[in-house]
Amino acid sequence: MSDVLIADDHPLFRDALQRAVLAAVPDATVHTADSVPALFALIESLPDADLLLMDLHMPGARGYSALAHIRGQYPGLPTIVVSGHEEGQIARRALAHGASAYIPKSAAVEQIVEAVRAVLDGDVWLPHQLVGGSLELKADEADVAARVATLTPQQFRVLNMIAEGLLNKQIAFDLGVSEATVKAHMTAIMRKLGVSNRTQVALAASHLDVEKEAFPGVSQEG
Amino acid sequence: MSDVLIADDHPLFRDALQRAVLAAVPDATVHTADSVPALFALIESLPDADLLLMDLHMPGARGYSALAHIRGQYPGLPTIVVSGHEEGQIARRALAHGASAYIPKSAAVEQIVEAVRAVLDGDVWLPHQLVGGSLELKADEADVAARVATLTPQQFRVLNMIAEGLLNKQIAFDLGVSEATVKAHMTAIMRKLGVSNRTQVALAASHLDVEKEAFPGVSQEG
DNA sequence: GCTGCCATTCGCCAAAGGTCGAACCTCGAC
DNA sequence: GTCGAGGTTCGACCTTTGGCGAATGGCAGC
Repeated sequence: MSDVLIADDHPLFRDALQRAVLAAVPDATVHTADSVPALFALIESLPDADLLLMDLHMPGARGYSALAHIRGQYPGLPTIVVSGHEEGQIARRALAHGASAYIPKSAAVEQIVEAVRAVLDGDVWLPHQLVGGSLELKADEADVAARVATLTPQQFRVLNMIAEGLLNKQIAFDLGVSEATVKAHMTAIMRKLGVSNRTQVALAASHLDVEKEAFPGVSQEG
Repeated sequence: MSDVLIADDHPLFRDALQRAVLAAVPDATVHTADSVPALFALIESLPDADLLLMDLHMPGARGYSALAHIRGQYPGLPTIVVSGHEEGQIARRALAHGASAYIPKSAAVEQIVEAVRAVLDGDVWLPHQLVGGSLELKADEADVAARVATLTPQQFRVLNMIAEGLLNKQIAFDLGVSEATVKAHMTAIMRKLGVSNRTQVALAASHLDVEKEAFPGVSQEG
């Protein structure tokens, strides 16, 4: 029996992925999450899961940071990245960040089945139309990814909230801890990333984004 | 007689561009700058210049922010963007940000001559191999660019230093003003960009980068 | 059980960031 | 010339941030 984790914030697509996984592995047990925090809770409750399919764009983390972190914390968990982007560049970056396969959301069920079986057999899989090209990351990006992988789960949550431009006070409220605690995590994050202030943390995190989002979520009447 | 401005931080390439411009317009007066601050000083001293050729990657501003700002401050100055990138995506983004032409650094002198003459005639020019594709920017990016265009010169300098992760104290020293002044500029920048803290300013600025640089310049021994 | 390690938590204090009000200057409009 | 708008500058004051030391609790190894 196989435990398969699916993380996507789009319910319809989550169901479609689930059906595709069951078509590939009829006796699989599928667990789903709709956000990065939920995904991490899921992984912790099922540390011996056999496969993870995750979207690159979910509440709680944009881009490759969640992937980098998972690869660092759970190197034994094969991961298939699912994304709405068709570009081969993004697919190859996902593989360079440690994913075992990349599936564009336009893929047919047969392709997903093929990918799931390949990864469960220990192979790496790419859709035919995206094969080819270099697998190398810029030294910069690989460096950031390696450092993000060393963050603890709580530090990682804080990192993503910093990357949304939130204040320590807001982060503390969301996490249900005191502001002092968030500051302690900040200090640890800055040490691990090798930078010296919050702005540089945010910039480093932004380098792992797939695409740049214009404005951080600000709920004010400017 | 035509005044032509050339901004590039690579001396050899700056000279090559100068020769190409003179080949295209023999009676042109060429003025050069090797950084964004020098370029702005140049523009201010020659407000009626006829043409600007600028690199996208220079000390003082990475990416499209300098272009966006110049287009906002001096809409009458035709601008040719020069860059080491070959991707059509970057060329089209440059045009979408208001450039009149895009020249990859691999271009032949004849192509540069052709581009310069076309732009001086009021045309838009792209190398043949890059023609085609969409000219639209993501709404996000266009929004940030429009806001950056409203910044005053000094505010723009401060913005770029924030995007490098510098402290107010360091910015104040570099600009030769007091820390209080930098803070006042910060307040104005945040208002114009519609955000509420320094981290969000840095993130907004990073969306105008051509490529993401991993770590801000930190001079510390971690 | 005991020990050491580390993630998480927190209070306190110093440093950096951000707002407000105001002065000075330039430049274009009247 | 006079006026007003806006860019640049600054000091005073409050808020946010970041470092340090320390307590707690889980967990692996002895």
